[in-house]
Amino acid sequence: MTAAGKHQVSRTDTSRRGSRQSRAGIRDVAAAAGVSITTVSDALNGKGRLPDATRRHVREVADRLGYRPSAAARTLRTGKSGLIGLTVTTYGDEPFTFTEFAYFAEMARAATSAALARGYALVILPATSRHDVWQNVALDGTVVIDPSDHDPVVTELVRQGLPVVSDGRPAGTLPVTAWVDNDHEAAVLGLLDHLAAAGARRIGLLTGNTTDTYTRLSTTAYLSWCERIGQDPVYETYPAHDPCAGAVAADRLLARPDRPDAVYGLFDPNGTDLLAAARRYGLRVPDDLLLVCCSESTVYAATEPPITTLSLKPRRIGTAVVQLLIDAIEGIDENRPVEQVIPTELIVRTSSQRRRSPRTKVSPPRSPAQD
Amino acid sequence: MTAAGKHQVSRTDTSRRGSRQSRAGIRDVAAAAGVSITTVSDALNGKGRLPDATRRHVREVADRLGYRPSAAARTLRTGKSGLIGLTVTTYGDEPFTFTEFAYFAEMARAATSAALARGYALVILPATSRHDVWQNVALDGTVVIDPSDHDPVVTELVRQGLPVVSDGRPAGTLPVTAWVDNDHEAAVLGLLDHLAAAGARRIGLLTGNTTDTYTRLSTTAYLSWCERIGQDPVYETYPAHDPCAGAVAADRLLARPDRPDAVYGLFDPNGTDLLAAARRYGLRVPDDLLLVCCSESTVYAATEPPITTLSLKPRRIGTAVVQLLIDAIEGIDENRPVEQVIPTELIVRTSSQRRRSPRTKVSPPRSPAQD
DNA sequence: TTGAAAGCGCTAACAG
DNA sequence: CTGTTAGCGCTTTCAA
Repeated sequence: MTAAGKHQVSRTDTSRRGSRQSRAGIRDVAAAAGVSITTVSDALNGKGRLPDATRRHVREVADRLGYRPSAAARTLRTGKSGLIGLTVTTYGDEPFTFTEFAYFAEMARAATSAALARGYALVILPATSRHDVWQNVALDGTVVIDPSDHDPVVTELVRQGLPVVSDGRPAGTLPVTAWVDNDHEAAVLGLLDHLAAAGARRIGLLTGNTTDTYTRLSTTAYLSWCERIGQDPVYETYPAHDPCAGAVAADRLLARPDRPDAVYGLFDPNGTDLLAAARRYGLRVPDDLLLVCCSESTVYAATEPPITTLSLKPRRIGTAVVQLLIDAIEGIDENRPVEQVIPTELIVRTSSQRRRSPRTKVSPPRSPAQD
Repeated sequence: MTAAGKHQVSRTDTSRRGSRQSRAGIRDVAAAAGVSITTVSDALNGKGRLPDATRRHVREVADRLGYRPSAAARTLRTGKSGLIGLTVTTYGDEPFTFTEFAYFAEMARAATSAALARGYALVILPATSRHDVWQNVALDGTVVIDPSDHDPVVTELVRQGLPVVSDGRPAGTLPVTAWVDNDHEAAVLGLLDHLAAAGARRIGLLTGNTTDTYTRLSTTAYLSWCERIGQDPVYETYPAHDPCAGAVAADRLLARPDRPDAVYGLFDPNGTDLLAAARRYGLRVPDDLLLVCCSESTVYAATEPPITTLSLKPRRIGTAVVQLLIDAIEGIDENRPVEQVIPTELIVRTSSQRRRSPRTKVSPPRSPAQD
């Protein structure tokens, strides 16, 4: 039973005009302003060609009566709700496993702002399409984060004729309207080159055993880079949705006989995981071990040492996804490219710069400007 | 102009039955099943007393036709949308300044789950009530995070007769339906006692210059604790929405002539801010400086040393807020307490435990179970 | 037990 | 330039 389904209509008084307490409707405004309801509607929506005086008068009366147009009625009439769904496909069992908090928070924040700026609001929805709630909310379109291959949510939405834009290149033949993603291969290759240039001889990888596109592409890129350079791959795999598993895998990686002298961690917490593991083995960063991880978290600017991160630019992605979706909803610019690649950014910090200023001494306090 | 406002009705064909492409409506199902639309409605909603055979048959036909009830029509008819607003009041100019990412993410996640479990979905809305979008979405009620004194959003919503539940005790006479909060005073007092018990002689505070309830209550509690203990307050203040300012203020605090030997930081990033500042001044944590900060972030389990944190239990808060709101919407249990206090949790780690095992040696790898 | 009919509040044709 | 009218698709009395 959905929320809306279990309610009774409560208004019992039938003589509309007679009721004094229920919220003012468009006809009340019309009556009070001495015009027709059409005029009220037009005046309030800036439609039609009314004299400014009428428009002002109607608006004034509406204001005085505290009139609020019914969103439901407008939606029913126009077929547009101004609502956009936002779903993040989950790995584990939990309804909402946001493994990458910072990424999601940033992305969602940007998406929300972008939607709001164009007059839309975001509705957070579960990743399971069978949930009642999907049937009970009028959406104009949906944003899907990291859809899995043959994602049932996406399939169902598309079948209903709703535009769907995904954050993350859809695997397989998922029929999304558009998608936005980074060039993960290029990002990984660039980052490995950066590590090699900093003196890394054997670069290790901390990666996930999940099948999502991000993990797959990044891992593949690593393997092909190793092949090209002629280095044996050194990597450990773990389920990305398990926070503890990351620390353990980091430890395993540094415990190997063929211990790498540089590591890239695919997931947000890997930086601290690896740093902790390095400490346990007495490895100094960056002197004995170079470190990079993919993260949006600002904490890596303040760790000891600060850790180089790869940013996927979630804000730009969130914005782009929403723009694409709303364009599709409004039928704007049909022949705009339906795929958009957002560049990543490697934020180089101490952890990936071998042997520069010793940095073991106390450095002077930062001034705000330096950030 | 709102999103829904600027759209035309696109369906031009008037003969409903004649149209073959537009989505199946309830009358199509009725016709195909050879029953009336009333029967279809009842069968699908589990209302009325129909023979099971009819019910099954109707459901089958509806399925075959891919029938999806119109949420807009249902909302218009029943007056309930199954939608709950979620707003976070912002400090600065940005439409969405989530200073406490982890807190918000956790709270929102819990709220979303709780809402979903009861058949509702969450709509993220801006903190400015004058935004068009507020007028364009049919809400059953709203959750407001950290409403400011005389918050215009809350005032307007309540005027419309919508239930409003706030995360954070409302300041002044804000007429919310219910609120949920921690006992911030008790939390701070307990934490200061903990620091004192660990040997702190002069405890400093890193706090915000904003007027929100959380900051105000926490600061007041600190000051009264100092008074009770007979310690001179040592604190630095900064605008909590500026990420850089925190680092600077942390630095200022440790640069003071009356440098504290323990510090409590009110905001999430303060832990790393203070740790970095301590490092710059060559202060060892916890030997020279005890540290606690209020945070939901898991990174403090992995810093060197791990930092003691105060958790506000955002998940429990998010859940409670939604339960209270939905209870109010559905008119359940009218005489339930409209205020609910969620206990905080002090997660004690190395940074607030003076002089135990030296911990300068390499410790063995953690096993997953230890977490 | 089922069906016909009356709207929910609004917008957009189409008259006047 | 303004008003009348016909629904949007559904739920719910109320009568058959």
